[in-house]
Amino acid sequence: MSCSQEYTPQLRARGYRMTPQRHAILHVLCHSGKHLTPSEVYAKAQKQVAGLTEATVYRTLEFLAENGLARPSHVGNGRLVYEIANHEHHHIKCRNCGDEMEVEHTLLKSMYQKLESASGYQLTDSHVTFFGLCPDCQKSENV
Amino acid sequence: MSCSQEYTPQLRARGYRMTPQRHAILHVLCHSGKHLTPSEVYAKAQKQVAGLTEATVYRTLEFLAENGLARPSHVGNGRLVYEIANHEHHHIKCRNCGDEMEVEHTLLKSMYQKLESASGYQLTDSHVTFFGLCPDCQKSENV
DNA sequence: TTCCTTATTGCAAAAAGTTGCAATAACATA
DNA sequence: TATGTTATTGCAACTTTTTGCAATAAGGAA
Repeated sequence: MSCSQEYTPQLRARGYRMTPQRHAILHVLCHSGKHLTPSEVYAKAQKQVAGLTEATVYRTLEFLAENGLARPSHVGNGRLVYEIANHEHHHIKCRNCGDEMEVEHTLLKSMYQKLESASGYQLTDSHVTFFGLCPDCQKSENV
Repeated sequence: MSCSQEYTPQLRARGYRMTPQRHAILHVLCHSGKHLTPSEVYAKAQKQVAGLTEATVYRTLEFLAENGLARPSHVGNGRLVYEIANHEHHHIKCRNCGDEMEVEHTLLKSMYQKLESASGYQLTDSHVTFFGLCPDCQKSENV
């Protein structure tokens, strides 16, 4: 039923376990389709799992991120938000109004290659948040 | 004497003030030449300014970042670190061993242009931290 | 189904970061 | 140099995030 079910074998294969808590948290991420803060996740997931604690939410989100099931990204000043990791993309966020849009990975692909060959690093995590001014805010700045 | 002196006119021009606290914090950033956490900055700056509080350090770092004098970047899991903003660059960090290297902005330049024209956004902040595996850790993974 | 190993959780305390507000002190102006 | 405006600070309370540890429960093996 729930989209989170499909993740069970992925976790098991790596020696991890599927728990009601992880289940609920994955479910929340799946069905929101956008960035959520840890406390937003907590608020929603708590309804499904009695006794869920915030500490568990924090640990679970970090755990999911490490295992590639969730994508963390940095919004504003150092606060982490999470979303489900279903397709590869990035974000660009307006410093002024906070508006946010997705950026396709294809736009960054050749830069990634340049970066890898210049640094010798192999890029793993692929989510980046860029900051700038959205078209609307550019207009109002030019007054 | 101190490198932080030169920033005074920049602040004044925008209606801000140079204070002993800002002075000390800029000094610390200038002379460390690397990323520092807020508490590291606090520990060092406190020696120069009696009574400095951590709240002030947090506010000052954010203030300096907003005004382009300091560069915030995200390391590991959502913790913000700061460095002095003297030359435009990015970082690439190893997920495994934590090693970090600078990436020149020229490598990203054409991607930035593509991104701007595709999104309509005007990119302001330019610091990005990429994550990957450093050459050494790649070797040990391939065992 | 039962047992065992150990990954995972909840709890509680600690650490990290934020915020409102009154007091202070930069610094522009006279 | 003295004065007034207001940006900035310190304080203290608060929110957010992390951590150690003992109890719990997932799920492989018997």
